[in-house]
Amino acid sequence: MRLSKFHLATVKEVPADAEIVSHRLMLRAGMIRKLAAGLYTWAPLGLRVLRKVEAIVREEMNRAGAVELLMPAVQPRELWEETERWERFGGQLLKIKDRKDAEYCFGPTHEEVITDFARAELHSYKQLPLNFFQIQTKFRDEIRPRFGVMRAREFLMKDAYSFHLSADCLEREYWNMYETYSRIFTRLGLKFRAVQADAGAIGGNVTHEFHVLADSGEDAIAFSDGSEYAANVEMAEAVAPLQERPVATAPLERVATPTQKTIDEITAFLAVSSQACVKTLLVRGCTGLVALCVRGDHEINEVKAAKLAELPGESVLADEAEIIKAIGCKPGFIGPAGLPESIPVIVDRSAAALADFVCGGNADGTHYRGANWDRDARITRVADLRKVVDGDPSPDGKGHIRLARGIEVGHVFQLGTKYAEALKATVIDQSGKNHVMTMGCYGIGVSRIVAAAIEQNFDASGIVWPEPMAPWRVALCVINPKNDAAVTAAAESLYAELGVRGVDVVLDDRGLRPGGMFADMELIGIPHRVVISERGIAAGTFEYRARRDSESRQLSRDEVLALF
RNA sequence: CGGGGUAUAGCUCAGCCUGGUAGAGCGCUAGCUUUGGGAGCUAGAUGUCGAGAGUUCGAAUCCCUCUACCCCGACCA
Repeated sequence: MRLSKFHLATVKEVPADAEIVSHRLMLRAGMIRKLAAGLYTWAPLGLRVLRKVEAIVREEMNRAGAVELLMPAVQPRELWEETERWERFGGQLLKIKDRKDAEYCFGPTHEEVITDFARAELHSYKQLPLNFFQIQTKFRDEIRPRFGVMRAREFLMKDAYSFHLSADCLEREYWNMYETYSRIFTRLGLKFRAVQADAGAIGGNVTHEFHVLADSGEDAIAFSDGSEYAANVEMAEAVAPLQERPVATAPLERVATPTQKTIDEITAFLAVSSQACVKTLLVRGCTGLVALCVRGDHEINEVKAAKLAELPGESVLADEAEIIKAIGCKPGFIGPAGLPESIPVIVDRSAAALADFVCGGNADGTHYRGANWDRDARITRVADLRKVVDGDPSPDGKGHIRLARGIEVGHVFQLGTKYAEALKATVIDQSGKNHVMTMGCYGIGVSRIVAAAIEQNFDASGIVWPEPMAPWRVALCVINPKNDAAVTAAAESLYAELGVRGVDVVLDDRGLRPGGMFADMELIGIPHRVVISERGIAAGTFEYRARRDSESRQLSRDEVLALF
């Protein structure tokens, strides 16, 4: 490609509200332009990168045995009613009408369509297993689109859906996809982690998210420094402390804490550590309030709490009025000692291992010190309730938990029979009976990967692409071509030779001054730069510099060619 | 949906408080000079000041309504 025939549109300024690095750099490099909230045009430069990611994803999906197809982006309401998701999917579902007032949605995902396809196409167990995939534009009407293409409303996704006769077969394909995803992100040159994730309302046994590690990531992930264990923080198990609970030594003592409500205030006022306190929260249970206790230095994990049998599937804090009515004190003074019998007390493992602890006195302005389980406070049940913290022992017993931030770029999921059942997608099995197919689904956020890669690979000058997704691998910068025909000739010759060798090369023949040219090539992150100049030609050399290098080298033509 | 903010040249923004007829930088056009880290000089072109309705002799500026966009939060199979 000759840059003079391309539309490279770098800019110096960027709107003040473009906050994260990838968004700013994508705008500055001229990769994307915003059309409306959460809607972006992929300019030629951005599209080159997007296509490279897409190609690698496609290649690896094909290699893994998946079969590509392409489904409509627009889907009829009736299909979504069969799975009852027309209403349930919520506001993210963009609903549209055609000229006859028939209703459709712009597909946020394609379980319905693929299952409809499968029920029409697949009749015999002999056709299974099968994994269909597509790379296609999705639309989710996010409440708050932000961060450019990182969380856009319209985005490019690779989604795959597999069909099986048995859960065992699904499990095999699941791990096949897991391996495939690992290969994809490795090939893309990204630092990533596969983490155990929350299966959510769908159920299913195992689900993994693939996260690109970046400080700006929206998700928190926990991983072990001593093993392969990694999980979304929502899911990461907080194991019980190794030590048994010490025996009670202190008497229960009520102390006045007139205005001290928070753990910070209590620890300062009573000169105790937060690890020696028990924090009690009241949530709305299935039948009245439920008390959840964690250690003072820990926080409740709401996802874990929501799964408790005593809770209705979500954890909602009781409000002040409810608390006063039930216990007679304000939040801030609640404790497990002396709670009404009707309130179950569910205690986190770490909190349950405390003795002689400080907790709320269940009366305004008082706390207890020297409180002990069993003797002073009832434990209905011990459970894993808290968020893991950095340094916790790893749940697999090897190493310690470290926390990192990640950007979710992939998700593999064992769906089971939910959709196949709702849509009656069956095949005839070996015994001649109808058999509901078991499904898996596997998503990759193709457009999000582009932004995530930048979050992980940039410097003060701009983007530093991993080679496999760079818009071009090599840039040839021609300096003052008008002054010396030999410079142009050398550049053209090198450009032609690299082209013949199949190197993805771009010739910057725009005639810019050197500063502008270098700044552009660095901003758009081209991994390799070769400068062709009058003084180089005189010396018989080309100047080579990798994007990550701090200095350049003088190379002969052959040496340059040997690099690629 | 709750709270906060913004909308002015192609882009990024100032001007608004305190009403008097439109600005800067970048970009763009032309010319001259310059040519290894986003050049300099000269000359130019460019605006329904988001929309509508008010107050006023006069509105980018004040009031009201609407729309779009952004930030924080809640939400995120």
